[in-house]
Order: sequence, then structure tokens, then C-alpha cells
Amino acid sequence: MINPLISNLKSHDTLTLHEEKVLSRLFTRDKRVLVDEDIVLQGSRPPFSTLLLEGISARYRVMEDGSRQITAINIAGDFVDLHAFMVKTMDHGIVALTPCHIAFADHSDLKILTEQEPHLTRLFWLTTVIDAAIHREWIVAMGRRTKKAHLAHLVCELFLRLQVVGLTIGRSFSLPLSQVELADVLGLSVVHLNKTLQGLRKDGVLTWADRTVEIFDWDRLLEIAEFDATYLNLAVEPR
Amino acid sequence: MINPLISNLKSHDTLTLHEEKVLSRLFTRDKRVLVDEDIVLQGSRPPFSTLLLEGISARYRVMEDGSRQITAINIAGDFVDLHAFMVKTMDHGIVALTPCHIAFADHSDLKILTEQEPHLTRLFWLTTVIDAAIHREWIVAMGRRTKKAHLAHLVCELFLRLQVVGLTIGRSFSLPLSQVELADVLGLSVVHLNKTLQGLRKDGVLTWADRTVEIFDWDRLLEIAEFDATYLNLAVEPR
DNA sequence: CGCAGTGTTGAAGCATATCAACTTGGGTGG
DNA sequence: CCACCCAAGTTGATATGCTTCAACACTGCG
Repeated sequence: MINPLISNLKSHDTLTLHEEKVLSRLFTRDKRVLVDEDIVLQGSRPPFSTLLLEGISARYRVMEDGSRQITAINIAGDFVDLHAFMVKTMDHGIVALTPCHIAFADHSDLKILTEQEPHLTRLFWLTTVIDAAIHREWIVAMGRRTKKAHLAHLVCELFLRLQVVGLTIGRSFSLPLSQVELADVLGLSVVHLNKTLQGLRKDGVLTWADRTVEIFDWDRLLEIAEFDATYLNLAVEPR
Repeated sequence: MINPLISNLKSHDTLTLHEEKVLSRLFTRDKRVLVDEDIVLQGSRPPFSTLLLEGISARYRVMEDGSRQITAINIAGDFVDLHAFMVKTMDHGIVALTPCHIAFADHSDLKILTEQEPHLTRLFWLTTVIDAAIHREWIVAMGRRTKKAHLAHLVCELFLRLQVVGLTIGRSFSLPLSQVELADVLGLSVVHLNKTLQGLRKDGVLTWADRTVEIFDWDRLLEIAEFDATYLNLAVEPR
């Protein structure tokens, strides 16, 4: 069941069989949620954390004027609110952007894990630290990249992250988000997002139709995005 | 020497005397750095992590066109590159924005700590998770707040964080950054940052002169910023 | 004294938001 | 089964926000 988590962790370090067993025992319940359903409510204090087994979810914040900003995109294998184990109360909500299959790990069990499995603890810690690195990359993109470069950067990032969990086919991957949702990721209006997308299409580097992104010119995409993958920490090394 | 770190951690949870002792033994060397000197170089793989004892530093990224984006501001008590313990290679540089006094903890000692001190490990983990929460708040500010609200939000955040380590006096605090640096935080041009600042001054909510911010109308500032402090996790509770 | 860094101002141009209208496709109820 | 409707994507026009460029004032410092 928790294979995507294991793929995710194995992209950073090796796991012992014992550790894989501990992981599989950690998730006691699972659940399916519908599109647009909240996985975690802003302000709540859940006594468990949520692993995304299948689907795409987003961490988001709604402003007083009703506008929304998405601060993270989660894919299969992401421990979407592991940080709630430390932080207790959720400062953001998490919503299912597609139908999702999720599993839960109780914070009490996670606490025991931190006392008995230091290596797994460090790997869990690592995943939250990589989340932070992705946040920083988004800050850079929002502050100092053109909108076209920002969008290109997002596509690069999603491609590599999806590749780790085996969700890419050649140079394409499924991205079943609406343009409204993408605009909420980039902090743009829908109208402008649409025109930015058309810019990339006209350049011939990618298409995005039928909820599927196809990359025609990966090198050019990297160049437009000024993309450097080190922040994703895809090297396997002892942690 | 490491008092600001202890103040910082104690704003989230209680520490035992033993833990305080472990902490003070963790930092074996210290150093002073000059303004504009790099504390950590982008791309480096330091075998230690750095605690900021005094001064202000910033995590930053320089783009190909020479523009710069600051992704985090560190103050006394911040473990500025603790995440490098997990992540190994630095995806950003860290620069001293004022003269800084720093101390070092070897990653080998941190590894031992994760095997022997699960509670301290969770607290260290917590500080990196709060860093991520701050990053998310910045993403929201960049994407969906007006520039005036963004600046106001930053002032609120810095005030509360500085208060924890005793660096505020009444409703004012020292902020010895240039407008160029502030612009690199907000992802703005200097010219527009200047005008945004004047907007807040004209509203009578704050002044910023002689490298010191003075807040006249805290409630109004909160309102302009749409500020909610939960992401800073300033409540003391068991972690 | 002159020079460099910092803050400030105004003008012109580009980027992005907002508003409004139209298209398309799939799903649904009459 | 068809007509309709609604969500999603697209387009153009206008308004606003932000950048860039250029100039100038002020300060501390060699």
C-alpha cells in the first residue's frame, strides 16, 4: 500500500528491510476522498498525519477577499502534513485536486518512531526539509523570475518529482488541474496564466491538453526556467 | 553563549537542565563575520551547521541576470542552516546583513544527538518546520497580498520573532537593512519599495528611520497585513 | 575635497489585473 | 434524444501596478 512513500524515501537513501516493515505498520487506516474535498482543515489539530497514496492535493490559504494561494502541490508518496506532528495546529488547509487515496499515521506512533528509529526519523525530517527547499524555490520564482520562467520551472519540478514515483511516461505526465488552480499556484489571474501558457506553447517547448503535459524540448525548458535540480535532493546518499 | 537558541526553543516547549547542557556542549567553535560576508556558500557541503548568536543574516539566491531574491531572514537564535544536516548540499547562500557572531555544531555530533536525544531532535525538527511555515507565509504574501500588505506582514513577523529573543524595545526594533535588501526580500524594485514604505508612513502606522522601525498603530498594521501569528508557533506545548 | 552608497523623486513603458464577451464540450433533465 | 446549461478555456479592451531610467540630495569616509 505505501509503495510510493518507499519509492520517495529510496530516492534519498537506502532503507533496511526492517525499516520498510516499520513503515508499513505505521499506517493503520486509509480513506478515499473526492475532488475538491478537504483532506485537512485550516486551523485543525489532527492527532495523525496523512500520506498521499494516489492523486494530487494542494496546500492552500484563502484570503479575506476570497482569493486563494496554493503554497504546495503534493503527489503520491508525499507525507502531506507530516509537519503537523511537530507544529500541532494547521496553518493551511489541504484540498484534493483530484480524487485521492490517503493513509494515516498516528502522532503517538510517530513519537515512538522518533525514539526507536533515528535513521527513519532523519529521513522523515529530510522530507520536511525538502518541502522547505521547494518553498524557497517557489519564493525565488515568484520574486525574481518572469511568469513564463515560473511556469516552466513548475513543469520541470513536477516532471522530476513524478518521475521518482513512476508517474511519467517518456517526456509526458498527467496534470489534471484546471487553469484556475494553476493560476492559484503561480499567484496570477486566470487570464494571464492562459496567455503565459500560450507563450510556452508558441515556443514549441510543451503542450498541455487533455490534462496531460507533454514536453517537446526539455533542454530549452530548463533554460527558460533557469532550472537547477539540486534542491530536490534526488541523490541517494547516507543521511 | 547559546542563550538566544535556548530562548528560541523555550518559546515552543520546556527544556530540561540536561538538555540545556547538551545544547551548550553541541557548539564547539564560534566566529565573527563582517557585513556582506558569506556565512555559507551556495553549492557547498559544510560538515557542520551554523547558529546565529548575534546579528541578522539572509538566505539568498542570485539569478543569471544578477538580480537577487532573499528567501529567509535569520535573527539571533536561528539555526540558519540546520537543514544542511539532512540535505548535505546548500541550494542557497547565506550572507551576513549586519556583523554577525556565529557558532558551529558538527553534523557528526548532530547525528549522535538524533540517536540519544529524541526530544531535542523533535525540537530541532520543529525549528526547520517553522522555517517552512514562514516560507509558505511569504509565498502567500508574494502571490496574493498587495505590496503594502506584504511589507506590513514582514514587519509584524519580524517584530514577533525579535520579541522572543528580547530584541524589541516597546513597539520598536532595530532593522539595519538597506532598502535594496528589503526590496530583495519582497521581490520588488528599490524604487517601488521606497514608495510602498512611504505609503505605510503616510498611513501613520509606522516609521523606519535610523535603521529602526517604530510601530505606531499595531492593530492597524495587523489589519493591513491580514496577519495571523499561528504559523510562528509561539505557544509552549509538549512536542 | 571628492566619491560612493543610500534614499528620494518624476516620467515613460511594460506587465498584469479586471471586466466582459464568446466558444467549446460534457453532463443532465425534459 | 435533444436542448440546454454549466464549467473551463480563450480573447480583446481598458485600467492599474510595477519596472526602468535618469536625475538629484544627503551622508559618511578616504
